[in-house]
Amino acid sequence: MAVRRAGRRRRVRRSAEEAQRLILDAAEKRLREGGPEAIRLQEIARDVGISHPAILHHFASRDGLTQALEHRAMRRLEAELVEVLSSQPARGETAVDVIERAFATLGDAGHARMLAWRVLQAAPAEPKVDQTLLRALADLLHARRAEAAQADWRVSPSRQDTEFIVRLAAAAMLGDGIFAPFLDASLGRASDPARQRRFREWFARLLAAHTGVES
Amino acid sequence: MAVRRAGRRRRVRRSAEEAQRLILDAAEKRLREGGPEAIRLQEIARDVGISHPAILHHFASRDGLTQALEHRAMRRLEAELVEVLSSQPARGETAVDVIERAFATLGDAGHARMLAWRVLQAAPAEPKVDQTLLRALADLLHARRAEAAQADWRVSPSRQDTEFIVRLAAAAMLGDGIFAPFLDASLGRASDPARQRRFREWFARLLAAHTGVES
DNA sequence: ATCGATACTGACAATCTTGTCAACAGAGCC
DNA sequence: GGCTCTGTTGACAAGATTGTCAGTATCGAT
Repeated sequence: MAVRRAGRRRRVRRSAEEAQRLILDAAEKRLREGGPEAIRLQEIARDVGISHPAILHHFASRDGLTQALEHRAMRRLEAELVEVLSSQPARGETAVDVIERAFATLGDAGHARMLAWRVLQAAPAEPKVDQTLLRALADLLHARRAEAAQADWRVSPSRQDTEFIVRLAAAAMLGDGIFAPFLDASLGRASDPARQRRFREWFARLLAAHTGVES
Repeated sequence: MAVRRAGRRRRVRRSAEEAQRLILDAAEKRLREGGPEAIRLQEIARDVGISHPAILHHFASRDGLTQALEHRAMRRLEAELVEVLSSQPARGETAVDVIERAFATLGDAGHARMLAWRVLQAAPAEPKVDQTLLRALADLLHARRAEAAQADWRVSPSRQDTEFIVRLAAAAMLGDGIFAPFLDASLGRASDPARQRRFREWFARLLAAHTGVES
């Protein structure tokens, strides 16, 4: 055993990947809880147990860190949503189940909060988002609605109607993900998970009923 | 005309009320555009055309300023919503119109953004909001639904159903107020006001249909 | 074992932020 | 005109935050 001075710990040296993951995790926690300005290098460094220049070593600047963070968050969200929404036909799930799972994905785990920080920080007029996730989703849903309508000898719904359904679902899920505790409080209700689940079920049924794609 | 040195303007002295209003207006603009951390005394002072200690004179501290700001914003929002929602029976408006106006109130003018900043900054578990605005609204709606159901010999809807309608409306309106540009972009659509209006109409009709209070 | 690459650190610098304070000045009042 | 009240200011203090830099320590390769 080498001679070691009293208060001095052995320096740990992680792989670059591992270190970056730890830093991003800590930064993400702070971002969720306090917003972009709560991302302070010294505090994150303390959370991880390193010195703050180590963060700058891995991400070049504070801005580099926030960009990496945003990037990772968006990729994760998209991956989770795609996984949830594309796994439907395989199993014997109802459309209601799928809607509920999408709701849970957006509301839980702070995805809605992360997205809100991102959108709120940009000026109101510049979305600068190049994703077409909802468009793909609308295409899928529209095709299925047309099918279902034909099978039942009903008139095929308009494309606008389908897009508005998707938009409503997204707005409601994101809005609920952010404001759920606030809304429950304003309704004079405790914000327990059971109530949250009932609301999601109710909304999923409402949406499914209007959509006309029942099972 | 008194002797005046070159670059030195005559010092303006406003009433305390007026000065505070100007300061709050400037702070609110910054809050909308960049979030709570964009409220920087020196910049706000520059916007108004005063020195930053003047702000501290009126609001004691930065925190005092943000509290005053929050207070004013919440009072304004509540006043506007109450006005919009309570003026309905007088004129010959349909429920759809009322829903649309509520939608516009929450979505436009940055109310949704302001509320989001407020809610996002608090930790997820502590709403600490004592308002019961939505509860009052739910009471009103529930009574009207019961009436309408009785008139048509239908079963009276459950209280939970009414509360969920209110909650959905609020979540969707707030979510849309924040994410509208993002959602439109993700759907591959330009975010023009006409489309926004069509979406609101569509949602208002959907809600009215489910609610069962038609005109 | 030793050697190179690089993750990491401590100390320091530069900048920005809120907040304090003494003094200044405009408005109403006598 | 003079007086008081208070809105307002410039200078300064204290602290926090990002970023730089030279040097150290650890791991993998040979």
